[in-house]
Amino acid sequence: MNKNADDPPGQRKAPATAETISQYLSLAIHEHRLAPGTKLGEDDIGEIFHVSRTVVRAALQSLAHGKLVDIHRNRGAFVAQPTLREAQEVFEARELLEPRTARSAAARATPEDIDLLQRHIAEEHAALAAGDQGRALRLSGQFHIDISRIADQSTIAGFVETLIARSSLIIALYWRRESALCESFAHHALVDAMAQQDGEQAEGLMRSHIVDLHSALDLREKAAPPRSLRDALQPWG
Amino acid sequence: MNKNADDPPGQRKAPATAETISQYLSLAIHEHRLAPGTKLGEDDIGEIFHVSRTVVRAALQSLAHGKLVDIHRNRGAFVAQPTLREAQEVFEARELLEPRTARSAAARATPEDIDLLQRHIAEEHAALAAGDQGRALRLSGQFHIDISRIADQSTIAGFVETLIARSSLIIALYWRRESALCESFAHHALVDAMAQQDGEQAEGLMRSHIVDLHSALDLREKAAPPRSLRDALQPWG
DNA sequence: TGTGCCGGTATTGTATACAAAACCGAGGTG
DNA sequence: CACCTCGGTTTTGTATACAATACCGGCACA
Repeated sequence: MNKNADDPPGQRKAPATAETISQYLSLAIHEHRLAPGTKLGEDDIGEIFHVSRTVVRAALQSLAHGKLVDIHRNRGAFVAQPTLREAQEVFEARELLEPRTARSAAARATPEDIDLLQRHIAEEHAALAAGDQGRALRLSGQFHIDISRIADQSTIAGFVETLIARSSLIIALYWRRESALCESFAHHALVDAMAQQDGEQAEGLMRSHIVDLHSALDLREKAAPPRSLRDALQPWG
Repeated sequence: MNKNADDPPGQRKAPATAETISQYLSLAIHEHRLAPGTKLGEDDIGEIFHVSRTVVRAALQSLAHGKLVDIHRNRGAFVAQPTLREAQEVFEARELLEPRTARSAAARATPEDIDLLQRHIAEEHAALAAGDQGRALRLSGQFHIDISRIADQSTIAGFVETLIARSSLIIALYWRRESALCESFAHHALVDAMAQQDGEQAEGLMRSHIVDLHSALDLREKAAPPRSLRDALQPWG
C-alpha cells in the first residue's frame, strides 16, 4: 500500500500525462465525487495537476469521446448528464452485450480469474461496510469490466467499459433511494456459476442482474429540475 | 452537385475544424485511399488544411479513439493495422450487435427510411459499375450504419459505426481477392425484409450477411509480410 | 563487410501568447 | 420593474515557440 493509485495528485515529481489526468477524473466520476453537470475548467484542472491547458484539453477530449463529459464549443467541459433516453439505451446495450460476454467468460475463466473476481467482491463488501458508497460503486462496475476482460474480447470489453462508465453517471442521476445496493448477491452467484464453467447459468444470471439494475432506475421524468435553467437548455449549445 | 462533400480541402475560405479534418481522414480511410500503416504527419496534414498542428492533433486523437489510427508516443500517428485477432473480434462483435439491430430497425422503419436505404443501394451499384471500388465500399458500410440509425439506438449505433470503420481497415488488409463484392444482393434482401416489417427475417439475413463477410476474410497468417520489419514489430512502441 | 557510435535533422510533446467568444454586472430606457 | 445594451472580465480556441525525443546519415573500428 505504499503507492496507492487513488492518491491525490498533490505530490509533485510526476509530470502527469493526459492519460493520467483522464483516468483520475474518470475515477472521481465513477466514485460520484464529481457530480453530473459540474464544470471542468481547463485552468482549474491544469493548476491541480501542474500541467498546461494543452494536456488538460487532451484529457477532456478523451473523456468526451467516452461520453463522460460534454464539451460545448466556447463554453467548456462539463461532467455529462445523460438523458433518460440515453439511460435506457445504455442499459439496453448492456443487456445485449454483457450476458453473452459472461457466457464466454465462464467458458474461459481460470482459477486465477475466479480468485480475482472473488477478491473484488470482498473489497466491494468491505467498502460498503465502511460506508464508502462511491468506492463500492466503482468496484461493482470494475467487476463487470473484469468479466468482459476474462471473456478475452477486447473490442467488446472496450464497449462494456464505456457503458459501465456511463452507467455510473446514470446511477448518480436516476437511482431510486428505495432500492438497496444488494447487487453483491448477484455478483456472488455469477462468480459461482463461472467457477463451475456453467456458461448457460452465467448468461442468465448476468441478464437478470442487468435487468434488475435497469429496473432500479427511476424511469419517470425527474421531478427535481436541473440546478439551473441554463443547464436545462444546454442541449442547444 | 455544386458542393460535393468529397471535395478536397484545397479551396480555402473555411478554417477547417478538428472534426472536419477527422471526418475527411476517416473518409479517405474508408475509401482505401489511405492504406493501413501510412504515416500521418502533423505538419503535412496541417499544411493541407491550412491549420496549425493544434487542431490536427485533436483530429488525430479523435481518430485514435476509434482505433482508426495508432499513435505512438514521440513517433507520430499511423493509419491503424488491425491484427488478425482484432479482425476476428470486430466481426464477432458485429455478429452480436447488428442482427439484433436489424430486427429493431425492421420494426421501426418508415417508408422514408426504406427509400433512403434503396437510394444508398442504388448509389452503391452505380459506384461499383463506375469501377470506384473505394466509394462502393464506403457506401456499403454506410448502409449498415443507416440501419443502426433507423433502429433508433444511438448508443449501439455509435458502436456499430466504429466497428464498420475498423472493418474497412480489416478489409484492406485481409480481404481475399477471390471472393467478389457481391454483397449488394444481401443488402437488397435486407431492405425487402425491412419493408415488410419482418424483423425475424431481417435479423437472420443480417446475421448470415455478416458471417459471409467474415468468412470472406483471409484468416490465415498473411503470406505477404508487412511493408517493413519496423511496422511488423510496432506493437512494442 | 558489418556493427556500433555520434552528430545533425526532422518530428513530436508541452508551454505560452494572442485572438475570439461567452459570461456578468452596471447603467440606461421604455 | 423589466428589458436591453454595453464594457470589462473570464474562459476557451488557435497559433506559435521552445524542449525533448526519435530518425538517419556518416564515420570509426573490429
